[in-house]
Amino acid sequence: MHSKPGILVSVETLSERLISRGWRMTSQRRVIARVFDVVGAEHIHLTADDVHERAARLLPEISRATVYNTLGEMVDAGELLAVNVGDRVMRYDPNVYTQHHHLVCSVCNVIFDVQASVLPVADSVDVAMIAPGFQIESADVIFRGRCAACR
Amino acid sequence: MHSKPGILVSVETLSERLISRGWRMTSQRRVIARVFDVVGAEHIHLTADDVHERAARLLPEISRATVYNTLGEMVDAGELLAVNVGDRVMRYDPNVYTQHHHLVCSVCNVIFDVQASVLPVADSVDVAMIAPGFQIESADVIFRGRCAACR
DNA sequence: CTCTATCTTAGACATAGTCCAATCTTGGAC
DNA sequence: GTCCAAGATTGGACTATGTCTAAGATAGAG
Repeated sequence: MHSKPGILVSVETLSERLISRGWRMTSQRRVIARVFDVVGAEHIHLTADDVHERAARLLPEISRATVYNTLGEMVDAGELLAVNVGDRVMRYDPNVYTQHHHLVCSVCNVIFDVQASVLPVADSVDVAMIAPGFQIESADVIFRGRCAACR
Repeated sequence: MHSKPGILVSVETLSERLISRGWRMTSQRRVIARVFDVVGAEHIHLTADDVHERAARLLPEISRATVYNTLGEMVDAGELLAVNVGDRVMRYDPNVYTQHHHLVCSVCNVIFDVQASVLPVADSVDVAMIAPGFQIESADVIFRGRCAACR
C-alpha cells in the first residue's frame, strides 16, 4: 500500500481515487470500489457480507478474505469509515467528506446520516477529574428512536 | 420475571433490588449481582466473560448461558446498561442512575464514564428532510482519544 | 412437604471476523 | 513483448462472542 490516510484525492469515483493513490489495481479491488460507486455516498452502511454479495455478482469467485482485507485498507486510506452502531457488525460508510452522525431505528435498524446542530463537547472539568491527561480526538454520536414506518 | 423495566427500586445493592423486584433468587443470580455490588457503579464496563469469570470464583459451576440470560434480564429490568463502544463485545454498565457518556482510549481501550456539558441535539430540520417522522428517543456518545498513560 | 413454574445447564449451533501458507497477478524494467 | 519480484488473493481452519434447546434441578407458594 503506497497511499497514506488523509491525503485527499479529489476524483469522482472511488475506483479512480484508488488509482490516484497508487494502489495496484486488481479485478477484486475494481469490483469492490464499484459497489460503492454505484450506491452513492449518503446513508450507505454496508456490512462486509453486503459488499461481498454485491461484489460477487460482478466477480463470482471473489473471496471473503479479500473483501475484509480491502475494506480494511480502504478504511486505513480514509476512503471509507468503519461504523458500528451497537450491534456486533462493522459497517462501511463511504461518506467521508462530510462530518455526520447516525440515526438508527431500533425496530428496523435502518441507518441515516445526520448533521448534528450541536456537537457534543465533553465537560473538560469532568474529564480532568475522571481521566487526567486524556486527549479527546473525536466523538461518535448515535441517535436512536423509531422511524416513521416503525411507529 | 415479574419486574418491569423502569420501576425504580431504591435499595443499596443490586442483590437487594432484585429481591425487591420479586425475582426468584438463586445462587447464580446472587453471585452475578454480587460481582456488580463489589465493584461499585462508576467506570465499570464488564463483558459477559468478565462477569462469568468473577462469578465463577464464587460459584465455580455457573454456566455461561446463565450469565448471558441473567445479564439480559438485568438489562431488561433497567438494572444494567448494555454498552457497545464499537468493538464486537457487549459490556455491562451498572451506572444506570446518572446519565453519562463514554470516553474510550483507542490504545488501551480503558473506558471512563463522563458527563457531557452539551448534550447532542440532532438538527431537526435535517432529520425532517432526511428521515421524516423519525422520533429520536436517545443519543449515545462515545468520545475517543488517548489516555494519559498511552500518550 | 409438595408441586410446578421458573431457572440452570451442557453443548450444539450461529455469526462475524482473523490468520496463514500456497498460489496467482500486476506493472515496472528491459 | 517477456520476465519477475512485490504484493494481492485464496480456501479453509481457527477464534471470539453470543444464541438456542431440551433435559434436569430448584425456589418458594400454598
